[in-house]
Amino acid sequence: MTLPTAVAAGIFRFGSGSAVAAKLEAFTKLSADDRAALDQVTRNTRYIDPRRNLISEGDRPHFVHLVLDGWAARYKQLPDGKRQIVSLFVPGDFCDLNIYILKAMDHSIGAITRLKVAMITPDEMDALTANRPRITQALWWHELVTTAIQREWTLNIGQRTAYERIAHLLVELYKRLETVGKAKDGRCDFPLTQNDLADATGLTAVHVNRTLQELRRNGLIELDRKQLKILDIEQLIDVSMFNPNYLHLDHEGRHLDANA
Amino acid sequence: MTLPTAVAAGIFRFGSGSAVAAKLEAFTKLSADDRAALDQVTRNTRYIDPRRNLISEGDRPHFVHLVLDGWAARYKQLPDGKRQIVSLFVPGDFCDLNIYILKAMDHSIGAITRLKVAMITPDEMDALTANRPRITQALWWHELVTTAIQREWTLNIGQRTAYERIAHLLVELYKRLETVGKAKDGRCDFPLTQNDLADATGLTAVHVNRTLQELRRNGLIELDRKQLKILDIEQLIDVSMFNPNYLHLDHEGRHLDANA
DNA sequence: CGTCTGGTTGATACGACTCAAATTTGGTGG
DNA sequence: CCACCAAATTTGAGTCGTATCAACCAGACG
Repeated sequence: MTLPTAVAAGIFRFGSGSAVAAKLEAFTKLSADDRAALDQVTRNTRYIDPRRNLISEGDRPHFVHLVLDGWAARYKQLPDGKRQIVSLFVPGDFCDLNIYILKAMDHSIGAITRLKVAMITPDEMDALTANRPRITQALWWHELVTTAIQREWTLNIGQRTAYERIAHLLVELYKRLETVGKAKDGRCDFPLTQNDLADATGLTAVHVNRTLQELRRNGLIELDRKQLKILDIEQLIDVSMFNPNYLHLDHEGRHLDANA
Repeated sequence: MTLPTAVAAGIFRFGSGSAVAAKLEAFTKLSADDRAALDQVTRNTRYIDPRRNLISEGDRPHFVHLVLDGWAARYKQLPDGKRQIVSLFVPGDFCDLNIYILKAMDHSIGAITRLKVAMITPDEMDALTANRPRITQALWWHELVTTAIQREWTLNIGQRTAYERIAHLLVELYKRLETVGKAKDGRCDFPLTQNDLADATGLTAVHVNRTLQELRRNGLIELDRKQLKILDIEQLIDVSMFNPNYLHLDHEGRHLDANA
């Protein structure tokens, strides 16, 4: 069994299922009924071992996947062997709403840690959204945020230096984990290897290593045994030119209060 | 008047409005009624001069925009002045379906050429999709393809060399223009400056210049006066490791033939 | 205890950047 | 139609950030 102990015994243990609701509630309040419908849809679950694919390039997608626990990476590979992680999934993230419209996956999704995902059929998605405008809107918001993150990654890799780039990624992940209750007081599980980090930032593992050392030396972070501690978030935000606007956590739509 | 003559008098002149239908029909057949509904929605148009913003970061989005004619760029800017073009829009492209869900734009959209866009209100979008499952699906497909392109750009900038990167962009744009009838026989309008190209690929203008020269020297392209001619598409695809799968032009969904 | 994966270090190479200036192109106005 | 100007392209020389290659080390697992 190759389950990474550090993460399995990580400092954050929450009930699964709550992450999705927490994430969507960053956009809009949900009613008890909405939450029940969400729970309903996370019945059919599956576990994936670390470093195994949840779905592979070329596969025909049949389900929408929802990450209930663990981390996953969306990646693309080039014929010459180069690999780019184009997005990361943490608990509460859907992997491509409506993906089943497409004939074949243009990328793969692999597990970073041991992964618990819900498999949702198109029919279930329909049932989830039918007559639930709040959920529908929240899922749209989720989709828009996901692509906004993708754009920010393009900017990150295209324009920032290695140091800024890694700093930016750390801040983003910390913020995202925070909104689903998986990070607090500057600390979170951080299961990515330096190799993963390299593939996600378009750098080499060697350079990631040196850059992390620089971040440590400058007193910005501690990172050891898959545990990240952010020591100076202000400065990390500053040097990485992190602008949270693309996460759209401004709680717009909260006027749609379910209990009003 | 700063309208670039080369492009205004470009070799491709088609009726506007047809580009959208052409694009969506890459996914599914549309009925006469579907087309009429699309036309209906492109009534409210606006022209934007080159180098002016259609919408700016921080603005609250009120409309979905649809490019009827000309090219536009979605870009993000860093406090230190660096700029990244994160996507390009050509005729037939929607700029963010459902964007009005969000409170503020996290990026800007600027005109490359003189631009003709349709401004579509949320109500009109609803009217367009209500009881039109084919259109609804086609719009979803459009959205999925747009984010697939965004992922490919992340890969492009993260893993490919300058030479491969520019080659890849040229092929992508050529293919996209081709599906909306704006490119043929290896030729198309190509209004991007080397500076734009630099901002889109994460390179400097000087290096783009030298790389373009290399592509010309190797007999792959001609590029002059905003006119691109691809001399050897095979080799261009090969060196850039271009895999068309992410454009999802495999015509899946054509079984939903409107005239069946 | 040996193996393996992930992390660390050092030396060297190169792709892309920077800065600066020249040249060409397209548009403007006399 | 020509002179002028700004924008875009091109060229050259020198530098730097990141890659490459090759060991070596540490902790976790079996």
